[in-house]
Amino acid sequence: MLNDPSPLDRAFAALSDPVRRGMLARLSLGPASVSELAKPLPISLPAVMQHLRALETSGLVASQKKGRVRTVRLEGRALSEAESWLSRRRQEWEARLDRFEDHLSEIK
Amino acid sequence: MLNDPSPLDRAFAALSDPVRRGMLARLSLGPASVSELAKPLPISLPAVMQHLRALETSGLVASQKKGRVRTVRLEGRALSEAESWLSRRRQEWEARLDRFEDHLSEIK
DNA sequence: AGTAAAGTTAAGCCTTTGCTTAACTATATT
DNA sequence: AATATAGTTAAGCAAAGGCTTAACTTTACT
Repeated sequence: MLNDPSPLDRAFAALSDPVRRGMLARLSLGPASVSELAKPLPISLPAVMQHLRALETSGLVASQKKGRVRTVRLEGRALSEAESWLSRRRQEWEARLDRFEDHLSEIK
Repeated sequence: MLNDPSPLDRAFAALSDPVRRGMLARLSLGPASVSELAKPLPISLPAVMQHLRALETSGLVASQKKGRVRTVRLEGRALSEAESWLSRRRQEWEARLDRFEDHLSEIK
């Protein structure tokens, strides 16, 4: 990922870490503070911050600070875009399989 | 990713690279040889091999060698599993939004 | 005012990733 | 048999990733 990764690059990279996927799973149930996200994790707070930054620069998550607590929420948009990429590839792949089966039945 | 990444970890990691996503896009249209995959890419063959290995150990792709040409094909299964993970998260997220809107209309 | 709570930043360390070139193996072609 | 084709392995390097501890800032509580 040498030169300026695209949003999709970042989103999939963010998704590749189980800690971050865990955070997303938590956030899919509703917003949470940084410490709420950190609580179940066996890593230091600064490590959590870094994961959070990965999620945020990928667009999968957004946050705002009020007083001393930062509230993080899931961003459905980026999630959908990653999903769509996969969905398109799967659809092309299935379409090709269908054509292949048609071909088989023709020569039968 | 210190300890033995899960298949899902590997799949998303594989998807995070635009070169590999390009290969998958090509393969979604049908199988291809290593050199066919390499042709449009501005990188060396060994580099392509490494990308291929990332795709293969993630389960997104499988290959077999016949004579001197290795034919690579997409594996729909791994693709679907990544897609499903995202889909579940999006569904939970949407369900929560719906409950939230219901709540709003109740107090109105 | 003094202390606790919630984040944040910086520095350093080790591993993993993505790439290269060079050298090599195994099939096809002529 | 000689040469070309298709892929593979190995070594090495620079950058990115994931973690830590230490030090600091900004609110909130007593």
